[in-house]
Amino acid sequence: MKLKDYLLSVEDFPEEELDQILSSFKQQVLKKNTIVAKAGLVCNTLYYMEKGLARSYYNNAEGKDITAWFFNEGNFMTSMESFFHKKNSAYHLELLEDSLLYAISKDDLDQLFLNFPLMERFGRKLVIKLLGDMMGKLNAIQFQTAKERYLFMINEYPDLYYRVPLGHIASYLGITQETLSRIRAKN
Amino acid sequence: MKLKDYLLSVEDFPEEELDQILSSFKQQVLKKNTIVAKAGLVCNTLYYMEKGLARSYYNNAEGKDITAWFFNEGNFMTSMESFFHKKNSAYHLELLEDSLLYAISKDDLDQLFLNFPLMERFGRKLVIKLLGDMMGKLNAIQFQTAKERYLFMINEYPDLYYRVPLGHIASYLGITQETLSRIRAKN
DNA sequence: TACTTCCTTTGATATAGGTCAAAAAACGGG
DNA sequence: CCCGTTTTTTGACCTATATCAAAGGAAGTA
Repeated sequence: MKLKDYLLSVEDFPEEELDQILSSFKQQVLKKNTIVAKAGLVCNTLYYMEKGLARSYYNNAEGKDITAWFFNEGNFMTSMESFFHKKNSAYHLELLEDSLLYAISKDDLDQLFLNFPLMERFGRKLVIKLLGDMMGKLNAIQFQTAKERYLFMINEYPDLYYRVPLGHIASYLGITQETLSRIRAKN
Repeated sequence: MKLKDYLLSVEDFPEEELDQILSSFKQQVLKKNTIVAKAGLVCNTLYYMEKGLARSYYNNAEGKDITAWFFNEGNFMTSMESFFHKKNSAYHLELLEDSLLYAISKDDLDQLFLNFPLMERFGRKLVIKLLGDMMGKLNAIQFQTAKERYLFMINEYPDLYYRVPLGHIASYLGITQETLSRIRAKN
């Protein structure tokens, strides 16, 4: 979904306002494997992913690569804690496919919030959506078995399953790659 | 913290606006064990907890009582998914102590959002805070051992530990009461 | 103070999922 | 199309935590 359509699907922005908002975003065409945000630095950019796929990940105490979240077409992407609170990011953001992104800086976004009450409302609704996604995952992780989580995952992101390495999905689900492989073998 | 002070700590509301906002909240003095929202119904109320303690919980497939979240002094409480999306609540909200609450209906809150841009901003920031809390817990649950989660918990909510039954804390942490008891015994 | 109910601890045993290791399969650049 | 690299599968074994059961403590009420 195009950014313009996404915005309009949430709030009924007047034409002129919409144009101003859209012009604050900068188009970026980037290759697979590009790191668009680095752990340890403040992530000052919010991305809309029009096409492509990405993940946030970090290396845990034992040095293992842990995928925290996936971002696919039609979603906003950033390192949330870092972006919202100007803290150093705990995560890297890495493109898993060639992607088409629209980027806006935090300063420009705040400017939009100041100028357009509808944008402020859009922002609130967007965060509520993120909160819902987060709660869904929290629930899945906390109270379901590895197999149930796997089923939850392929239900939520059916295509994603074929687009990313198994290991990323496993760590996202909080299980090992071996366990995920075995679960899959039994279906 | 009083509701008024909380509001002012986030946004610099003008006096008159603040009064109008505050008058949309209704004070409620309620006893321990009161259920302020029932699973299966839409939760149309947002509560500010000035004093007291509560939890959200549900009964899982095996009929076990699972605590999903705690709400203590100086926090907003509701069944989020239900409140934001008018869906039936998956959770009960139960007071764990005699409490002093300030309640506002979703309709009244939406009215405040329409009337006061600063309130809209407050709403966005509040949701961002909730999102941060949620991510902290998700992280703890997903990648830490039972013991680490326990330590995370007593760090985040030191007093709470002495105010609620062990079983509630255990299910909140995604472990059994017995395991939590054993962890505690070894410290 | 005793009775009832609720809460916490302790013990014995079972199991889901982790770890380590190596083979097999799939992928990608030249 | 081939070779090195990455990804996935399979096997053997281990550990953290669950489950089941029962005893001990604490707390509220009459």
